[in-house]
Amino acid sequence: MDRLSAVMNKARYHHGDLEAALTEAARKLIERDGRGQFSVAEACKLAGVSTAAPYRHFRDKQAILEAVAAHGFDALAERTIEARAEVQARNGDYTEQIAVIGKAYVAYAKDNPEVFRLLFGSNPNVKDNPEVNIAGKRCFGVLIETVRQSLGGEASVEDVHRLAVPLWTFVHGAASLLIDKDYHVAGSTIDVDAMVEAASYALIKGGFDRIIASHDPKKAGTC
Amino acid sequence: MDRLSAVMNKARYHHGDLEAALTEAARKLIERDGRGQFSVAEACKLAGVSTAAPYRHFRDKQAILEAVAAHGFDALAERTIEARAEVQARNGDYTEQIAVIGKAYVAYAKDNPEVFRLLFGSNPNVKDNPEVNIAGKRCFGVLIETVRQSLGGEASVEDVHRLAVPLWTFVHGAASLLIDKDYHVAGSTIDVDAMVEAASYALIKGGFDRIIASHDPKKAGTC
DNA sequence: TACATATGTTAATAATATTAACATAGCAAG
DNA sequence: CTTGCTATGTTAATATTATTAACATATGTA
Repeated sequence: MDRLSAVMNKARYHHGDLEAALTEAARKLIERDGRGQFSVAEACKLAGVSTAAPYRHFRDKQAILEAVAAHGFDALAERTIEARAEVQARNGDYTEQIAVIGKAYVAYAKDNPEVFRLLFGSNPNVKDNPEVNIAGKRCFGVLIETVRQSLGGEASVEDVHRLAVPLWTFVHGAASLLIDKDYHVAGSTIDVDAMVEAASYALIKGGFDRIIASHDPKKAGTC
Repeated sequence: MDRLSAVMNKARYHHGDLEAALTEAARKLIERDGRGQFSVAEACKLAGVSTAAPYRHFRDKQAILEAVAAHGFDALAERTIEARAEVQARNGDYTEQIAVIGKAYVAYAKDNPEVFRLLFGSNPNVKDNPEVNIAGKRCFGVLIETVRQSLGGEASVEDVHRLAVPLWTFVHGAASLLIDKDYHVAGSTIDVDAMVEAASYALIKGGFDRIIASHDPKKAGTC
């Protein structure tokens, strides 16, 4: 019996690829019930194995969460890369690319709110795992790289960050609040995409970093 | 024996104010270990009572988290109100008030990262509790009110939100990323306070809402 | 003073994470 | 092929935990 049929046939003693199956089961359960409700036992039920089986593949429960997180960061990065590629394909400029990266980031959070929360969640932090940490940085790197290109070859690391960090900050705030209960404040519905796009353009169009440099709060007059 | 000595004397059968003691114990433990590690049993140990005692005051574990969250939202609101009041006391203008609200929000997150995460965390969401939800809205309300005043009496709800929501978005993003592991990207350290201040001024100084209205992404040229 | 109520305790139950001891499947070398 | 090594499962045992039930004791009020 070959590997494929081994994977397909649940009745077999060996699962085939339990590590992947458990990671996917965990992802589904976390997305359904939240990280706080996730139990190894339930993931085992979904994968059709005993509750001891996971420990052949994962150190402990936290390690399963880390696997889901690594997967999540990869998916998030992929979405931003794809979105950017589409804009590039139709010769969109860097500004447009940056805006679409932000919108893809927000879209990922909307589609996977609980995994998104896992990525930026509380102790024990999944980013304590070096692999997850690197995947997370790769995520931000997509934006960094695009900003670097938009500023031309001579831009310093500091200049790149001076623009990229506020962009990321805004987009991350939008994603976080969008999946929260209270973003739709009384009386008006918010078009998050439009807001992210507008913010991207506003930050890029130069107001922002110049303002940081030139603004002196001590000189502010009355309103 | 009066109530005060009853509260002080741990040996007494009745605790005095177990509800408050458990809420505070839970807050401490959550801040130390994160929401995911929090156990009712440990909070009981801290408060010096049996593991069944909490159920005289709280429906279940989730209800304890909700109490901590309500307390957290109150504390967050208080900090922004106090910060604003200080600026008002020295006749600071609305712009300055808005900036300082943002900085207080970020400072709260920095000082209480795990409680902050609890406030905006995953399912089961503490905001499913109406009381917590209201406390959360009151929090955002401080900013709303200040923005409303800054725009003068004739501003519509939509106008107020058009400015307040992006402000909140940026500040919330800054707070969230500040307590994450990766905000300090390689090579440069970020002055979050300066960034929040600059963003507040930039958004207020009018660029923002006008840009939302006038920007047409389809007309964007090459960079 | 005596009860009604609020608030604690101890003991039991069910779920869970994790480990130890045991079982089997797949594969590599003779 | 078959022998046995290693990887991967299973079952059974343990400790922790959330939660409830049954019981105990304060506390305030008629």
